[in-house]
Amino acid sequence: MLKLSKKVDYGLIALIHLAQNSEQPSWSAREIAQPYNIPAQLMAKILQKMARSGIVNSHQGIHGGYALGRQPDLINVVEVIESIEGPFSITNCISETGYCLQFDKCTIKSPLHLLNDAVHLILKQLTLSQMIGQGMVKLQFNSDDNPNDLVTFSSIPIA
Amino acid sequence: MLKLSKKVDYGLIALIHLAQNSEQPSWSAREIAQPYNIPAQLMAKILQKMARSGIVNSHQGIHGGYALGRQPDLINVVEVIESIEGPFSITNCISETGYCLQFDKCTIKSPLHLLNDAVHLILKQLTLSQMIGQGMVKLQFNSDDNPNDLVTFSSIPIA
DNA sequence: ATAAATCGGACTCTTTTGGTCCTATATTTG
DNA sequence: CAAATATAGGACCAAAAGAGTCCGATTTAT
Repeated sequence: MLKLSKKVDYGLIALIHLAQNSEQPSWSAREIAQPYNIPAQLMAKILQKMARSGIVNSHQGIHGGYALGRQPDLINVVEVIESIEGPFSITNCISETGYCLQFDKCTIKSPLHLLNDAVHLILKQLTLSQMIGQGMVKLQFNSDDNPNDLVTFSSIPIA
Repeated sequence: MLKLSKKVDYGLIALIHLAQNSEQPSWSAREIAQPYNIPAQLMAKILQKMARSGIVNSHQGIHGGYALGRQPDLINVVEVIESIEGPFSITNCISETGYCLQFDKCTIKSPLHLLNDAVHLILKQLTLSQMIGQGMVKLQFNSDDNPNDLVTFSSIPIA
């Protein structure tokens, strides 16, 4: 139910690890996985997928490994999700062409489309540099409670 | 991967149906399910769950059925999700007490917490009355592309 | 050559989801 | 009262998705 998969969690952890430990220019899948108790082979597969989409660079051979493919402010969460799990969509009933596959009479397509775009935008705004605390997260909404105020989320850890 | 379940889709369709057909004061699960080709028994289960949380009213007996339990502007998507699927959380690794169940060293808890709250707020803002087009959806964000503009989503159907 | 790494497909196990079945209970109507 | 038709809800099953493993191939530094 509307959950990020463990694979995406692992991918984000790997990216944060690479960003925060760039003094070592290359990390093997095993080295990244170990401190977090993530299965090394699974981590390898995830890194391979992120390598295919350029989020990380890989090199093979005995001293091979992975490094960030771009600067942290140019890597966002949508890309990470899509590189690991394929196209982003929050709903079952919206195909890539926007057509509803399931229902003849689909009453929810339009509102769910809206929802989809909103979540997509949030995830696109959240970058790796924000996740490592080197940028403010700027997400502003109207809230129900105070419709005239904008609610601002910050990247400061929440208690 | 970050998808709404079919059950929630079905629940939303049912609620929209009830909201848009209130001239008939009570609809059976079967009557609601049929025009959308949704299994009637499954629809019944979903309506029962929404009844337990007061989103719909139910009454038994030969002319029993369901009706909205509140006005459409007082029913939001978070409630619907939680009544059908339990507590809302976008991540695996955040327990209800905020403690990370999975990792000793969890580097993603704080940013994911943020993400969770942002998605939660969007879903809480989206009400049934907005989904049936009787209210404007007011969701405003900073976009990456135009950081100084607010992006506003509307409930007008998207092509 | 060997060791250690990525690459990537195939496969398995587990969990979740979607859906069915069946029994009990409530309520209207004849 | 009895029959018909609804909700209530637990148990159960099948299919799909998710998590993780295995293995053979290739690359590259020593």
